[in-house]
Amino acid sequence: MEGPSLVILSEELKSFVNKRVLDVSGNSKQDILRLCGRKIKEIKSWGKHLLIRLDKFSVRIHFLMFGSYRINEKKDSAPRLSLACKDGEINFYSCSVSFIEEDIDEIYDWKIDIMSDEWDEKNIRQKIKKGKNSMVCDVLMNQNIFAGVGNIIKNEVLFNLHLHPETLIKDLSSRQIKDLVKEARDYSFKFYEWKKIYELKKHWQIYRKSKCPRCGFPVKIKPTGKGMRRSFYCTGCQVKYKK
DNA sequence: TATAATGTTTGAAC
DNA sequence: AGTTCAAACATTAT
Repeated sequence: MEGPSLVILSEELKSFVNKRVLDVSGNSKQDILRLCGRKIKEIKSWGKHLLIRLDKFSVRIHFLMFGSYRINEKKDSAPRLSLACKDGEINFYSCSVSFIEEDIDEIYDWKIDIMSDEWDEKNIRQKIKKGKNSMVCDVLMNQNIFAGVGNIIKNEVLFNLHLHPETLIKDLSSRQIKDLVKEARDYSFKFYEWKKIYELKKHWQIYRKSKCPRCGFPVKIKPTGKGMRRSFYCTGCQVKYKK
């Protein structure tokens, strides 16, 4: 689940804010019973984290690759964490649950969350320029730079910029780095809009495609970078730049 | 049915 | 001591 999906989830959970947790269950190994009786003060996301701030501490949910949730519904499988409030319940499945004792505003840097109002392009450009020998595919997936960007966004952004995923940062011009930061942000908001109307897959141009929509060349699939996450790229129009 | 995939943490090995 | 990397975790559509 990528950043924009977490923003959608936080919005779907708005009605739980200012509600008290009346019942807790789930197969999480954490001490989830401490949630019982606590009041939900705020629900927001940072990157791929869902953050539920309560009156005494916060809960962090990470969906990793397979996590899912249901609001006022249940799946057949056992929830990792289930929270019941007065007028509804939230069920989280196969996700990572952890507690945060500190004030989340102290430990999360909102300026690097791709969906945040505090997103700071200049700051991101500076961070990117520190890793001259990194590949652009790794930089986009780096949660300490582009918190919330996942493999779909990575592939689509690189396609839109005509960039080969293995291009090194030192081979990009300042202009290209500026465009990279801008496009990652812009595409994430398109992702958000499309996902809300269930049209996400419809707009994929390169991710899981076999033929380039721009030039008709075959799409190459290759695990790239240190992360070795799958890159889908056009063998014709996504070039490895040399400054 | 086997495979692959919107991801990260952990801890062993070097 | 710092880096690297495989393993673990876990689900479901194709």
